[in-house]
Amino acid sequence: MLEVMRVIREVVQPAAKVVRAGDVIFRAAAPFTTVYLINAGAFKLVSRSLDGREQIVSLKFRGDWLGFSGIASGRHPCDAIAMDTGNISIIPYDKLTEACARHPEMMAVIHEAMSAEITHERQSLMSVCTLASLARVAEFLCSWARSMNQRGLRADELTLRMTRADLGNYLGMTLETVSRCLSKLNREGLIRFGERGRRQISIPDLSRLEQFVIGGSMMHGQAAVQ
Amino acid sequence: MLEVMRVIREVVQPAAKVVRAGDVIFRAAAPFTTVYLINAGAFKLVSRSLDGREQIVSLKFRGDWLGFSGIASGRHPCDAIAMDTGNISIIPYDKLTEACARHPEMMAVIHEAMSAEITHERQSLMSVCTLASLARVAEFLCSWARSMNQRGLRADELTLRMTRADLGNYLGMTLETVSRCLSKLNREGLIRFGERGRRQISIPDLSRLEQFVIGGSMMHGQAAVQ
DNA sequence: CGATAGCTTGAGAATATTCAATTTTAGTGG
DNA sequence: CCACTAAAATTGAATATTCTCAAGCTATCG
Repeated sequence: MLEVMRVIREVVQPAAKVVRAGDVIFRAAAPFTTVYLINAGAFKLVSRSLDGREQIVSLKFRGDWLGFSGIASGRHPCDAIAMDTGNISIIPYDKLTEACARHPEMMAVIHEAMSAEITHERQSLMSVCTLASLARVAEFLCSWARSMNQRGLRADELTLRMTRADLGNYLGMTLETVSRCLSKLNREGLIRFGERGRRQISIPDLSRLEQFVIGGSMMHGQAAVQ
Repeated sequence: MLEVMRVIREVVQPAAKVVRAGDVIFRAAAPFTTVYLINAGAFKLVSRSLDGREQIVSLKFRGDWLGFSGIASGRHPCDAIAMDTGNISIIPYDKLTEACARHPEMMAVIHEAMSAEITHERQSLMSVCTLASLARVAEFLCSWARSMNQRGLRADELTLRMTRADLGNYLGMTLETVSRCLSKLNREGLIRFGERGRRQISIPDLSRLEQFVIGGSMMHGQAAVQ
């Protein structure tokens, strides 16, 4: 990942920007011209349906990209909003395509990023479709921890930068259910709340939490495929 | 879309292959070397979690691509299985990247395809997270119809090439719930079952069905984001 | 025409939502 | 720094939705 960021920096020499919680990186329906590489911070992507339903469709962190979903239609299909102070590199898409044409390793980087994004969104779907709420919340925490780990950040002490409502929206359940599930995980000793409020969650034993997801996954019985 | 297929045919001159229902295009964990462009037919992508949960994460049709999700890790993250007789173009990925480097419009095509795939998977998530089962089934039928329309195929007479179990898996509900929902939509006159069995579904009035989705979407009350 | 896989329907059980009350946390201005 | 306010989070009880289990039905394919 650091490798990717180095390549980008060398090849396109992008401008960078500091953002604060609540800042809008782009809005749904806005013309697509630019993609962003996250150097620091946490971001949410929010889609809206025609009839007003809102859905947080993805959470993004250091090393992730913002904006690829706008290529297809020439407009961004969702809002991108900072959940925390952060820093992003600003990369005009035409510059990026030029760079891709000239530098094969650059094209590889971009393709890998988009490919990973496709796979990631599918994993969200899998989680929502196959796990009961408690296991779903548990898996969310596991994947957040793994994600932090992968990026070289603290993984045993998560600071969720979102309300229970946001969390519930992302996970496909109500905020009350999120709250109950977190309380239950706490009672079971699988997580612990930090001193700085109940958005700070520590995971004493990640493998135990992962095991719990597996154990709790046999419900919600959709017949196996084929 | 036809434009895309013409560009591909001209630039990479791919081999094509006929497939039959049940044929496996690639398996999860198999090395990624090749992508496929669908000329005809219907395909499902099936992910499996470590603990054995199975999830149909996407359905693909004429004009869609198969395999991009394997770029990131060098291995396919899911199975791709034909649900019907069909025809696919076989395109070695290294040939494709070469072509992209030489032909800017080719790179544009590929980026648009991946971008569209990202957006599409997010819409699935939105549907599963924000709609009750009845509206979810209704929206699935709407989106199938729109999809067929877009591809120049009959949109008022759908032939689902999947079992209720597959459908339920894809939509995040049990096969019994799918069955009940379809029966209800039929009773309400929003759909009609064809003569050739209950996998054939006709939509007398698509806009009415779309309206129904909107009406049925106010449940499942996750608090709005921000 | 019989066997099998797929589909439908019902009844009871489990899970998640809704509504409401309370507590906690965070933010503001004196 | 502290009271005060508003927002966020927790928890309980009642309700609604969906799942599970079970039985019967309907296609389809040798």
